[in-house]
Amino acid sequence: MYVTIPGDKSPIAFHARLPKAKLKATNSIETFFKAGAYLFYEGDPVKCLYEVKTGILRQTRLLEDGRRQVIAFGYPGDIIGFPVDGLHHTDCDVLADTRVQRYNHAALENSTRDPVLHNELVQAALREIGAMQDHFMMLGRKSAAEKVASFLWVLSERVGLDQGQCRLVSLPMNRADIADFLGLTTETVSRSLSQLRKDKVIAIEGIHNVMILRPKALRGLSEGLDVMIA
Amino acid sequence: MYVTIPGDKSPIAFHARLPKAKLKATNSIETFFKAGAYLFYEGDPVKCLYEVKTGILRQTRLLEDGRRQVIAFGYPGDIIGFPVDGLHHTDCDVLADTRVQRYNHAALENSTRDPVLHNELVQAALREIGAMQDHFMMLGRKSAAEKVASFLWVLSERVGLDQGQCRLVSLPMNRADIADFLGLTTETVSRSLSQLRKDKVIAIEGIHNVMILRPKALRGLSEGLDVMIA
DNA sequence: AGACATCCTTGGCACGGATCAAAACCCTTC
DNA sequence: GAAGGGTTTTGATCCGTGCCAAGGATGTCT
Repeated sequence: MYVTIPGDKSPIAFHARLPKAKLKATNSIETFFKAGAYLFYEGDPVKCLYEVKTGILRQTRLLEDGRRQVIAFGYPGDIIGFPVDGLHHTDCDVLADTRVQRYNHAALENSTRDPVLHNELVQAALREIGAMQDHFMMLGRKSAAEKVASFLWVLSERVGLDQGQCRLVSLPMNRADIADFLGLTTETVSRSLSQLRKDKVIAIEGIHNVMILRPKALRGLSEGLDVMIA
Repeated sequence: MYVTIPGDKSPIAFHARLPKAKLKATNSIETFFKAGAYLFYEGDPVKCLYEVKTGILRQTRLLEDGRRQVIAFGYPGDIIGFPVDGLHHTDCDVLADTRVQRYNHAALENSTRDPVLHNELVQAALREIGAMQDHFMMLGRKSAAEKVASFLWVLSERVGLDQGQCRLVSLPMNRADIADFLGLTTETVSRSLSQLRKDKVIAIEGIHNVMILRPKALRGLSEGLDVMIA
């Protein structure tokens, strides 16, 4: 899951997702991972791709000096583990107990075995590229407040639960994860959330749950329209 | 071309490139574009992919309020124009007169016509994903000085000309392009370059040419090792 | 060659977000 | 239920980068 730009031209584009039409189970196995487990590390040879069924994954890259970037969160529907020259290019571990469908990487590299699955995986990779391009804009050009608002907005659209006019969003990752995803510090993430709470745009219900009180205002803030908090 | 992280684990990975082995010319046409011309706009249906042969392209995305992100520069060897749901997802115009090889998009979407070309394009898309993941780290976690140093370093490795111990790099794009690529302002780019000049790491020879005087120092600065300027 | 527009550089200042520090809160374990 | 460690929040301060403005350099057109 990346943070993308709302708008007509570029509708909320999620992390590379497969269509709901079920794929043949050929070459695929369902597997469970407990929170904290690692699916793969940077540099590992890619043996399979993973479609998240339930739960949440986290993909990260590290700099030698300790700086970290959370590349993406893997939500249900996301495809994780595209190879770069046959190798994994990020670490990937489990934030919340996860069930994944595994697809043999050969389905991506080799189009003859299962052309339908191959095509779906290629399309997923292309959508991934598009979503990442949007995320560039977010990392490079948005303020801290816009980043946090965008993050909540995308999550609420994707996995929020309807509560009448409001939407409930679960944040299973900790503040440091959000910060490393958005290119901020934990303090700034915390302050941005507090500000949204003071402006009555959200209510924070325990650390890991946020109620979106005014979705339109949140969406406006995600695009820099500070007017929306009025 | 993206700015990637140097290091053993992740060697300089360029924008999605095709291997040097020549592809069949099936479905492909070579075309010329003059500086300033547009190859496509965001939202256009994708008719073909472009492999840059000579020259330089620029891919951009715009926010409604005018903020701009340069997604990537297209240098020789790069593949540009991957479709997202069949549509272009960025604008693309020409910075310096460019010759491109066009590949029918069907070669990417349909694996049966020309399996070899199809496979090369898929691999290029996967390398693109990897390079973009590195670029995330750069946008989200590096300082202005590190960004500019990283940018020069990648360019010098990719298209720099050997001059004994030094390397000459051409910067055909203007400062605003560099700024929008790195998530900075033109002033900050200019100041960072001036600082590198004062530290005798580079020499600026006209606006569009930079001589890398101390490549190792530049590489160190790109990773945040300020010690290297000594 | 001269005039003009555009781009680049530099300076001064302001502000957003990082950093450092401490208090409040949460969760686990005994 | 109390103790402890980790996480989150809040506060104070600092610094890097953005913003505004002016001057200089570069390129283009007549």
